[in-house]
Amino acid sequence: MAKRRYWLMKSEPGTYSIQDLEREGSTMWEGVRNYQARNLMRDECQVGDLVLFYHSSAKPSGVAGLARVSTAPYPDPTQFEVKGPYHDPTSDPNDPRWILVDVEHVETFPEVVPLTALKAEPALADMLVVQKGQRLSVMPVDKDHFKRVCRLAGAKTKIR
DNA sequence: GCCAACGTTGGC
DNA sequence: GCCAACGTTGGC
Repeated sequence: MAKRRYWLMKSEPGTYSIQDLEREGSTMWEGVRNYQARNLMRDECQVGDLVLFYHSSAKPSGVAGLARVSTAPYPDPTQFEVKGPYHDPTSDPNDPRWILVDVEHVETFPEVVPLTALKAEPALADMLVVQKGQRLSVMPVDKDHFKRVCRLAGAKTKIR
């Protein structure tokens, strides 16, 4: 089986937006508290993998730009920040439960590609993010779907 | 704000 | 192991 190379990661722009990532250059993808999403970051993400940066609960919700996985997986430090929003008192420091990767900014799209546009595209009918009830905050994306979204966005980045 | 979908928890 | 209750996500 070929390694996965393409991802979609969701963030509420009020919490962390593509503009925040552009300003900072890179960030820890912190606060993921879902086992399936964690397993993908822990077991599947590789340095260099490309990421669709998705704005959720936004106006409009949609793909706002591109990022790239920039580190190997490591424990999410926010799980041990007692006063932080992502504290997990049941996580053992000697065997941390929550794992993350860093992502770096690649490109901010001129305009968000709204979810409605993804749903309107027949070639994207099988894409996970357009499926009903799909709540994973980190999800794999087929290369063909990734390229299609980049084309819809008028992306500068070329996908080989 | 509503609510459908889905994950987690905990009683049994 | 079942499943009801509850919490969260996220589109609308």
